[in-house]
Amino acid sequence: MLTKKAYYAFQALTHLVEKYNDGPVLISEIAEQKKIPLKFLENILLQLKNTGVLDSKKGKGGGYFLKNKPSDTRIATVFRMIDGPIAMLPCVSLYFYQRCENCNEKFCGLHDILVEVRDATLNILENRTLADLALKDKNPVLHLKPYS
Amino acid sequence: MLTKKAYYAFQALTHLVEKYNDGPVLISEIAEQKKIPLKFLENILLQLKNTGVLDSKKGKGGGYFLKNKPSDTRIATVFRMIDGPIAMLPCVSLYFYQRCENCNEKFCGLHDILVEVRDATLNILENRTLADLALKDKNPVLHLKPYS
DNA sequence: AGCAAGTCTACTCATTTGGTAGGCTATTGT
DNA sequence: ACAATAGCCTACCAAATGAGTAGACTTGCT
Repeated sequence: MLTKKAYYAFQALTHLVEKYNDGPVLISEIAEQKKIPLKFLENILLQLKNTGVLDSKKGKGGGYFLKNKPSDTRIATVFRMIDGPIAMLPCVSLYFYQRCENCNEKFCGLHDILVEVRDATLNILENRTLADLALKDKNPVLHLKPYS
Repeated sequence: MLTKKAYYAFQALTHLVEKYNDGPVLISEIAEQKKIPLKFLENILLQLKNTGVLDSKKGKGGGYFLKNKPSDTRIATVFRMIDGPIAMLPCVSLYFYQRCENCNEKFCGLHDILVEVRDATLNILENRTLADLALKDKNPVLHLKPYS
């Protein structure tokens, strides 16, 4: 499960993608729009800045904005920054690998299964970007008369 | 990430798969073999019994054993029993669904992405069973002479 | 100068995780 | 019958994590 922090991060990023090219956006605006506790959001945005996803401007007219084009930041990257490993066990993680103490990977059926899960997951998360978060009409309204 | 509880559960199940047909296995044997704290393992096995994966026998000659054939219990099932939802957000969970409060699924890019992840993950976890946990030689030794 | 932003440090509180302790109950061998 | 065996059950506990909050500080703009 995603933490709330990561969930908020993605919501905030969604907002920033939608406002991309509109200049810096206030923390307070995002907090209000997305109903995220302001001070908590501060932490999150700061963390996203420190890891290179966002940039900010202080003073009047300041705020947060995406450092790069939306399509240049992978979902997987944000994920790892906020929640850490994507894999289900350290012994199958690419970025946070740690050897199992009690089991030999060579003979561990669970390891195999979780590697498959990891690869399937990464195949998605590494190939989607912030651009994919933005609002899009998935159910185009078909301007039909209601029956009867 | 899996909890330790789930990890222990899978280790214990692996042992029980390997001893399938050998009759009941003592908790203490599993605990020792897999280096799992005994009392913690008790809880775990009991939970697996109460949810229908394992069965047990008391008294001398007793112990735990698989209730069904290894190939009849899906990995996904065990997963859900111990750690709960497999999906990354409640709003994309099949078994633990809960609506998002702040976002409209119809217009949420994140939702789409996480549905994909869920499907890819389940495709694996629902199609692997306890039988896949068991020890198998993945790197067959090629009886070659060491060079020189 | 003075205001408007973000930045930083440090707390707090609730929940979950990862256990432990100890007695109770059912089964079985003698 | 009864002791030994082995799982069952209730309760507790400590550390870590998650989810925030408070408040002072810095920087940039006008």
